[in-house]
Amino acid sequence: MKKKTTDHRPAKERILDAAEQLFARRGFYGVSLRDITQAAGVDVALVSYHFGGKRELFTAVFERRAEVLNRERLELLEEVRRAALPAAPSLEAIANAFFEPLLERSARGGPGWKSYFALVAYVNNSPEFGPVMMTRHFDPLVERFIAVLREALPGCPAREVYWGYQFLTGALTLTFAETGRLDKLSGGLCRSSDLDSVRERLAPYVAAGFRALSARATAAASRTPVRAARKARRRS
Amino acid sequence: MKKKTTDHRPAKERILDAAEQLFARRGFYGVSLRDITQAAGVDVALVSYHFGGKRELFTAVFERRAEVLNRERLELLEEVRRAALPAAPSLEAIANAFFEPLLERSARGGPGWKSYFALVAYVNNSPEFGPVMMTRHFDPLVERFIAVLREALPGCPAREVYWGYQFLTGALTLTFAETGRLDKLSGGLCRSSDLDSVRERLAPYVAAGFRALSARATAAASRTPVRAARKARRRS
DNA sequence: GTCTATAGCTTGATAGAC
DNA sequence: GTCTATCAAGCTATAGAC
Repeated sequence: MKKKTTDHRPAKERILDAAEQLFARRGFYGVSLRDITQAAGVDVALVSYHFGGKRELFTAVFERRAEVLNRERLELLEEVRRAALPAAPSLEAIANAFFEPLLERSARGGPGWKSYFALVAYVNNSPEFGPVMMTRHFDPLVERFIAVLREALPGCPAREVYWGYQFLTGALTLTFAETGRLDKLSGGLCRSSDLDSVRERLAPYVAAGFRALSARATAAASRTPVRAARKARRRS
Repeated sequence: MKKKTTDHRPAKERILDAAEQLFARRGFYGVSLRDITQAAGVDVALVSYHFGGKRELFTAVFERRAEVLNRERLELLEEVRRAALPAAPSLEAIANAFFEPLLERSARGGPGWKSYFALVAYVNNSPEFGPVMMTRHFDPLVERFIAVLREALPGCPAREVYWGYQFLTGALTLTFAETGRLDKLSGGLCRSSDLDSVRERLAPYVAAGFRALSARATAAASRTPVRAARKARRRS
């Protein structure tokens, strides 16, 4: 059954859009190809024709927006870096470059982008898909951000920066999932969908977190003689 | 087909254990009742008999450990509160009470607990299950923690505390999901499963984040005349 | 490129013997 | 409480007409 409003965009894109929305809501296994093609108003067989199979469709959805997003984030990061020269940029500015493009797309990019971010939250938290797909599509970008974060945190051990990034990405993906739980919890005082609130708060939050990790590591090191510290570092 | 090692625990518990592990790995839809009962070494029909259906089994798995966990966390919170009287406890101590019982169970509670935390990460990030199940089973606890956090952050608007909690729970659930992505990203420098590292770092990180949010709100308020501030608060 | 038709499985659920 | 047997419905994938 076709959709009432005749959509003249190519079937391939209509499938991608419908799949994006449904995968974001119910995960890879919670959606059938029939659900997807029915929502897209196309025939089931077209998935095989255009993508090969369900799995390939899933990765195609994931890849589609990852490229453009990463390019934007990388450009913004380098811009922030250049603007701060010869000093390193502030942690706030770096964090901001990491998620401002996401906020922008989520707020004004249309509903497809909202679904996409919920999908990333799903993938990032999935033991099955997370390590493979996040690594493949986002690690080069993340490595670059971590390198710049380390410039902004002189003397801070790499390990601390990685842990700080882990906490950051958890906060980020849950926030972009916009599950609406915060709305219920706060009795309407906060809204998951209120991205301006996120924009104002996430950078200060994680920047302060990074500073605390850095300070903690420095304090721990000065409390311990050099040789013991090396050993402790290997242990933990 | 039964498991080789004859397990004499009741079938009901064996089903719960197997379901917990599989749901955590692949989500609600990624697992069939046949997968579960085969792993448990029992017959498929026993799921209907003991639980009613797949959905009811899912919520039974989620509920089983939530109760004991929340009791522990609440007791620890009140202990921390009493120890600090007449002052409010530190943000670090409050944050610690929030996740120390989780760390303890994850490290020494056996593999069932590890699966359980991955399952919570899945549910927390799911638009379908998150708002319903997290709200039902964890909100009373979270409300209590937020009340104590507010005592420790005098003058900080409630909204800031809710946002801080949102970032905290995102960082927490991703960390406990132990997807192994951090391991790959850091080239082995950090391990997702290294819970001692989490214990040392998460409290300072989120405590600093809360302080930054509080400071930001105070600064914003002092920059704005009272009437405009009220309006701005309503807007954002 | 798109559609019909269908093959070949797996799914959740249950009726009824023991 | 546990198991066998079975059901109707749903699934992915594909061969072949247009």
